Amino acid sequence: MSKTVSRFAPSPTGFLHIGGARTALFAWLLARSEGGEFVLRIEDTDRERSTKEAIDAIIDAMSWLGLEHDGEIVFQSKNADRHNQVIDQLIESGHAYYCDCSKEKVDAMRESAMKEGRKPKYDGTCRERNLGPGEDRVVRLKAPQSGSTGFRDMVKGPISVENSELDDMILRRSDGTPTYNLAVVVDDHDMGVTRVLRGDDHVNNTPRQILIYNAMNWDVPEFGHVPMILGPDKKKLSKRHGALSVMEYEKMGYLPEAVINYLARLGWSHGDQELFTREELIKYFNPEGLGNSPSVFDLTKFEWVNSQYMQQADPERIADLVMDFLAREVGEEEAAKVDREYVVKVVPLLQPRAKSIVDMLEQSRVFLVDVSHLHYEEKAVKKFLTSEAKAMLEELLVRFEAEEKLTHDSVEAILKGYVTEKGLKFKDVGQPVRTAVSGGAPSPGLYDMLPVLGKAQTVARIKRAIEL
RNA sequence: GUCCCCAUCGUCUAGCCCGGUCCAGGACGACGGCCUUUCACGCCGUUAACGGGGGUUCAAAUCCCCCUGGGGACGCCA
Repeated sequence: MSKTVSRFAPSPTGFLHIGGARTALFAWLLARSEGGEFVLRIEDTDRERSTKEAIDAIIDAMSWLGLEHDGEIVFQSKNADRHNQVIDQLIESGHAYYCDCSKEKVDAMRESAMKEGRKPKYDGTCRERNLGPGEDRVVRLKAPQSGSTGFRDMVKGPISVENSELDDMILRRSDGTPTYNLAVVVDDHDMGVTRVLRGDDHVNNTPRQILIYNAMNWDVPEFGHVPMILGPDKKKLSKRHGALSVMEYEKMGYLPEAVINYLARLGWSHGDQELFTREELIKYFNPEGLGNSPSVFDLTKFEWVNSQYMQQADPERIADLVMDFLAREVGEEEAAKVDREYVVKVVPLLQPRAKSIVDMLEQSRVFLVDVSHLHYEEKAVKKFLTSEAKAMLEELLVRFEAEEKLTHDSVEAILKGYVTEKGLKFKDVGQPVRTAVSGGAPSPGLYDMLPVLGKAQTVARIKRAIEL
């Protein structure tokens, strides 16, 4: 049994969207789970649509997700000579032939076949004409006309197509360039790819490609086709249909491991487990676990997955991300004024409440802002900062000021002590204090929050609240 | 039109290959409750599905056929 080599072969015509990322993830997992290699090939033979930006975007997205590839990136366009060499071999061995039928002629064939209810295909006019090379001539595969071509799909099981359904596909265009199906086969073979895991839309290409493998007498790799991802409306996710670049999720403040986890579970399962570490994914992944029906991308569930990772994450790392996002928003200079160590202390209080980094940055404002800029919500002020409440705050202020340093325990002692002393309910005291220090917005618990804010800021905020 | 693929709660899915243990399990969501100074987190509970019809069988979500519905492909695109 030779070593598993799987590949991801995107065409660089745009960003890497969530569907492509999932295909890449599964191919990567397939290789990693078997200790094999994962190679990346850029299918840039469409000179018109391929761009350098798209190539960079794909590479960036893969690296953000941590889908590292082995070896050098292969650019398909660089293999044109090799492709043509194979085509020549095919002609020599009688598996391919020149054809001078015009595009118009072939289109007409297809159209009339369609009308008659037959499969639209090239009729093989030039199969036996033994034409040589010439202006405007293409090279076609001399495909078998009877029998059938089948394969065992890693995810769908056995699939078979009558050869009469397939036509003599073009291998080399009239401008001398090789076509996709030919190039893919040659590259996969040359790169030693043993298992091809790709999108569902390639199922129909597979038998055609197998025909080329057969004609060259090459070993046919195993194929697997993963179903596509649907939007909330059950329509195929496409760029105009909400298929976002994976980097958009980065911008929205989601964690890469959450994207990986969610994508892995979209169409793949391992019993009832929902959350997987990267190591577990590698350990448990098996194409058998892949589902064979399309799935809907559910943002709500994805957010839940993300929040799980947000909670578990190392505060130091989250703090760095918050700082990054802050810098993106207000600029490096402004962001540099914020004390990172302070943010590190704030983060744990927000981890159970923030759905994303963006969300966390939003929620951390209460902590970052100075008293003078703290916004007090009118409703909360009216409800909780009554004159009696202010009188309580006056008394509590004295106690806080007397404290050398606010800690979880000292805050608790002061608040609880005050409550028992006055025979009040905690709520009667807690809410006014909370409003005083947070302005009324939802916030973490007082015992945690006040120590992080610090004595000076706490005192100042209470003073300001009393003045309102 | 022809060919290929698909079909379990609103969503992601387990179960299907090797029929009984499934009056179908888990997760997200929604709803209710507990915890509680607010908001979350967490915990507990409720809700909700085998697309339809025929078979086969003592027994079918599981096997077979048909229908319906969805998707994909049919390029000198990839």
